[in-house]
Amino acid sequence: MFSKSTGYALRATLYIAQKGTEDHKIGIDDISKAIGSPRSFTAKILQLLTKNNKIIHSTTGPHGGFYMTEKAKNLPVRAILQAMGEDGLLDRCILGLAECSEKRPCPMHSKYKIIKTQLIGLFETETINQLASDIQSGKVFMKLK
Amino acid sequence: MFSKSTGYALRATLYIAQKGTEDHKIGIDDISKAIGSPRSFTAKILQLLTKNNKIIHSTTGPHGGFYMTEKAKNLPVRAILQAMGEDGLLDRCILGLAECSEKRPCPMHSKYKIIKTQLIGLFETETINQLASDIQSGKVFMKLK
DNA sequence: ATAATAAAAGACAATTTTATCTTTTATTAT
DNA sequence: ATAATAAAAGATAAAATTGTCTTTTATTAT
Repeated sequence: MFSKSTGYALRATLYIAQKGTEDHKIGIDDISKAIGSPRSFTAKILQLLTKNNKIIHSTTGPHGGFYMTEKAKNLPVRAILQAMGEDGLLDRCILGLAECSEKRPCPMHSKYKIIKTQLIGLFETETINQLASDIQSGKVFMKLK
Repeated sequence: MFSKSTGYALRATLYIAQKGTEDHKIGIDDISKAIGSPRSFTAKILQLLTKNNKIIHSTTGPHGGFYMTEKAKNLPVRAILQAMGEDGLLDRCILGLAECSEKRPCPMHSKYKIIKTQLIGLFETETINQLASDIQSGKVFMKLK
């Protein structure tokens, strides 16, 4: 569905939301090991998330690393997609047509719309916080065995 | 959602299903112009669809071109995804986790599953024929204005 | 002030996807 | 048989995505 980059962004953000606080920041080594992603590449992605939409914060130097504010943790998961520039993917024509709309629908449009609406709703409703605490509760998982 | 290649495959197949019969085959120039895709690249994709899963047929020489058998037209749209090797995409973890399953679900798993099931159902239920005749009826569109 | 730490930034490389162009092969009509 | 037609096949290239490595900058603790 999404690119590898966005997958890393989603997982890294959820990990930071779980483990990182302003006085216990979390390093890129820890993050990339935990989510099984290439270290430097993940660093670049986190730079995007810190710069563009301020979803995560970071500081350099000793005891530096990444963390999230409580406010940011309450953002919908969709905010991560937006920061990664893949939010539009959710609303795109499934046949890949540029001109697909209510007025000029493709043959899949009306039936896919019902699904698409739920998909957007899901990413809009679920917050980063919610998913992170679901992981904490131990009922769902995000780490490699 | 899908790659550009798969988008071309879907659109080309629907176009062939509409316009192509065994005694009126349809050429790659016509197809690529109609669906707005790069000619030679589309040709490669159609070669896949003819070879791998026999979704479309082709002949060389004068009055040659692409067409579909009635049997093939009754295949679900999903068959095109399978031929393109992107069928698995429908069932993949939305966070990009390799190990995401009922036993070990990611935090999005249970809610996404409901949507995923509908998505697979849609591609499984809709036939190539159905979509092609919907286009013919003039209520839905696939060509560039 | 200085050394140590950790992210930011930059340069570069590998891989995958997408696209173009040319040559070959198969088929048809003359 | 020959010429014309159209897909198949092959070679190559451009672009985008993913990945690695090095240097720089900011911060902290000594």
